[in-house]
Amino acid sequence: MAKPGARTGDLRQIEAKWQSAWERDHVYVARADAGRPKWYSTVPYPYMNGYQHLGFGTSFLRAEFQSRFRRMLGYNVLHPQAFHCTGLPILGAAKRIAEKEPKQWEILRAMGIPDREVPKFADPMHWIEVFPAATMEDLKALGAAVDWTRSFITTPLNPPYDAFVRWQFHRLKDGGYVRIDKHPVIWCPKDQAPIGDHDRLEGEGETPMEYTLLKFPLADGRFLVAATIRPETVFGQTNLWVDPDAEYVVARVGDERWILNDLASKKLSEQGKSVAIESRIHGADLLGKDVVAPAINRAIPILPGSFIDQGRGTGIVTSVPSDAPDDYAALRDLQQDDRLLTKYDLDAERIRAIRPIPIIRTPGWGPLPGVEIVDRLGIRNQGDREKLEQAKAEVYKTGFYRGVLNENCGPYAGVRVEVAKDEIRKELTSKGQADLMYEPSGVVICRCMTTAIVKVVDNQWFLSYADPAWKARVHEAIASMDLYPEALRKWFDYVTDWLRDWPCAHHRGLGTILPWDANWVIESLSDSTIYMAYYTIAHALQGGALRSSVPWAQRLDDGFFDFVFFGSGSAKGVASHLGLEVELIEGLRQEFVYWYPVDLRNTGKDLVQNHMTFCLFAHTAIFPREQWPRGFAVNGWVRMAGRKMSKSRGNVWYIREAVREWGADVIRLTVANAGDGLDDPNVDMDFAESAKARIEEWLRFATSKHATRKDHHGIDAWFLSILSRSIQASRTAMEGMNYKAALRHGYFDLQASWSWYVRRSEGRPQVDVLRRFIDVQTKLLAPFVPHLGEEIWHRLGGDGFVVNAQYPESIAGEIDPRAETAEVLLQSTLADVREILKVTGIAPKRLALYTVPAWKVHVHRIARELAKQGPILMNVLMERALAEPGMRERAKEVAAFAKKLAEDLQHAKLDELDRFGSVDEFAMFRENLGFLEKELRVKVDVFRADDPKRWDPSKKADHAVPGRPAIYLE
RNA sequence: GCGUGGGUAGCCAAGCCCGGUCAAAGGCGAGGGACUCAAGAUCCCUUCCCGAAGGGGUUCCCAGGUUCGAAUCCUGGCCCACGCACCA
Repeated sequence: MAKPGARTGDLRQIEAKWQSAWERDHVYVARADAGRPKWYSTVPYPYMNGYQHLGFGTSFLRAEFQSRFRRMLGYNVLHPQAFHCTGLPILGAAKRIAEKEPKQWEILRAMGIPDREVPKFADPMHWIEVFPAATMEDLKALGAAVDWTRSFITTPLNPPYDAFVRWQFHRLKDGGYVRIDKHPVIWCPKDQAPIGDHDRLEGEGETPMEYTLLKFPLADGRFLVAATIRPETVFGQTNLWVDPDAEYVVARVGDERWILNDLASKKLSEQGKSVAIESRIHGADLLGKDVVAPAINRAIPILPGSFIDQGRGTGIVTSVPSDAPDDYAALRDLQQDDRLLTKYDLDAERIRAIRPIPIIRTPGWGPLPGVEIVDRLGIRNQGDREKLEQAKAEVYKTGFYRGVLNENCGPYAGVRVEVAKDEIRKELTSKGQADLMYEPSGVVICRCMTTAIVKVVDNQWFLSYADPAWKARVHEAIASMDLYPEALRKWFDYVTDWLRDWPCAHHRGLGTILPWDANWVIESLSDSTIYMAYYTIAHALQGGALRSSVPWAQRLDDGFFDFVFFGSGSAKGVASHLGLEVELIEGLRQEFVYWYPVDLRNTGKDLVQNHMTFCLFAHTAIFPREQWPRGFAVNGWVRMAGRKMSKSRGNVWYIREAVREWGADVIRLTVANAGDGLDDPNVDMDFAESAKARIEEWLRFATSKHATRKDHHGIDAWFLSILSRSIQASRTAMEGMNYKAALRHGYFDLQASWSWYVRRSEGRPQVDVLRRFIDVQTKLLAPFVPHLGEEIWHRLGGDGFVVNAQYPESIAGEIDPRAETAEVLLQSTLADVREILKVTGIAPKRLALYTVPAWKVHVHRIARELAKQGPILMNVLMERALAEPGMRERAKEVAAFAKKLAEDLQHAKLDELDRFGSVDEFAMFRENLGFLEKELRVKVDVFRADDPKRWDPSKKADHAVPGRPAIYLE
């Protein structure tokens, strides 16, 4: 059994060694330097409710690779990293630990927190102490090229950052980007608080949904109120449903008296209505009476329905049996139930006469989908809940997107359901026949076990992302950015249009107090949009600590930030206010001006539609155009061995585990190879295994002695040509953040070419070529495996650090198409011989190659010339070919060959045409006889096909054409 | 449903924008070989089907179309992943 520790042990020591060397020499600490071009990469700070896993690791590394690449291109590179503690999840999780909830306990244990430590996490502060430090450790162990002097945590625990967020919100408010309005939220009536996804026992992702309240006046002027999500079906109403066994209330709502259930009255009172209950009434007492249905303004009867969910809506339901399966089933039940009709003293004849009214045409459905689906699914009665739910979902979905109202829908005839729905609601509301009510889109249960309702809060602060003028500026920003991959552009444009106003403050959670309204805490996606600017000065404000204790930084005000970021106000004023030297303040201003804007911000695709787009909104609101972000990049969700990484699957892999198991360089290489673009990158353990072996082998290879030669062979030119091309391809891929492609060009393919080169050199590479190869390969790999690179670099006596070395450049003069063409010819000939051997199964004694005869070379050359000028005309080609001496004698052969050429070369590209004829095939094969004999283990002869003295027992020589010698095997 | 990205050999994946050099790179896996006392590592060969001469056949989700020529362009369809919000 191989002991993974044994060999990775070496790598681990190497990694630790160089990590401390980099730290000792402050290699990644970046300060403004007006004499050098800058590059500024960032990754959104991760949320500190646990150790970071490889998902964050991947997003981080994809930015870090770029930072390292830019560093090697000569840029002064800033790559900072902070830690996000704002918001609800830490509080929620801490509370759950305090309550000893097993699930939360298990999550911490799964991260490797020992049992005795877990209780400490009942205090939210403990999270904020443990995880930022741990994440920093993890990233350092991963070899992160980060300037840690600029790190910090968010929230008021870090006063200068808190001051920065207040400044940001003042600027947004001054710019008119903040407004206050009503807002429906999912709400726990017991806690008297909104319930975010993280605080729900059930119902993650459910949101407030608008119901239309339809008002049905009784003869006495009171209204029965029914809730529906299908106001467009009012034209098909036949009756009203009330549960005879339920209790309802009569409530004064505004100036009216409404009848609905008690729960609904409570909900409405949370939704901005004044509701006063006056009396109670049994459902049964309402039966048999008539009400006037809204929209159709017709009298319809109140009938008993037992299917009504009293927890949803008002407990009263309007009946549209044509399109609602529930209604049809209930109607059918009633029509067939004499006992019930008698019990409630209902007009049996009238009720039995009720027929569903067709109102919507939906492709694939008959005129009465409600009836149709009840029949199709074999629904027996209104108690058949499971099937009825299925039926509703099916009918509603197709009806909504495809349905069109038909001619008995008055002014809405011919209008699509999707559109009519809103128009009808608006019309009925304006006529006083309808109102609005919110319900959660699905059942939501609070952690306190209470079922949630929707509350309309009436003083919610919003960032007005819906503002068209603001959107337009964001579109401008998007248009001017570099996006990796390019497909992001469409996505960002779409999200920008789709965003509505964003509630930017809430009542709970960690965060900055809204500066003008102390009842609110700024919400965590809203405060984290321009903090990349904070990084540029963070080294001074933080004083090297995540929570600043720099005295003057505790007292920052808007004037300070106005000066540093806008250059407005006076440095002197700001300095004296803070008790500082003017130079310090001016220096900070210079840092900001130098580093901003961000050149690259990379993240997982989950942040596209919030953080990343918010970041653009905030920048366009606060900063001038020159300081808008220059580049965004996005990667997919990390998969482990082809499966999505998730806590429930138990295949979450933390950075610390990964590094412990494989070492940093292997993980880095595996992540780089996991895949580019928006597809989900796949972290492949098999690859990691072979990557480990490969880099160990590379270390060994690069640092050991080799048998070499001093003299130059033809193959040297070939390898140098390939080397230059690899460098070029690798650079291009790096620039486009296509790391998998970069590895392919700059590592795998290059290694394969080296193998071939060594084989062609009889195991003795040319000494300078070898040295060059090791140097280039080490540098091409350095962004991915910097520790290994550093080790090699130093063992070979390199100056400084390889991570600061110049990235290799291709040398145009070394690109040698002729050498490459010759090599292709040799390889393809070898492949041809092998194929013949494979197919025939013969064990050859002797191999003969016949290179193309002179006359074919001539004809080919003429054909190429003609092909460059346009379509090849056979008569012109023949005329010119036969003009050459000695051609007339073989006119027939020439004609056959010429005809074939005319076809073959017709569509060839220019550089392809030029490549032909650049190689003296005979000389090339002669030169490489030894190689061929060794490879094929057979005696090889090379003849010119037109050599009269050739050995050619089966007349193969005629088959030779340019780029393809004839082959004879005996 | 809308939006976005996809569907390529056993698996992962490149190619598609810019049609021909594509039976289609690379990696992994599998098989064979070299080296070795052996294991590992490394290197070489093979890996859609047929073939006793370098060839032929059938392929790039499906069905049509454009073209001398389609994995690539167009039309229609099927399928998959992610997102659809107040929150990280």
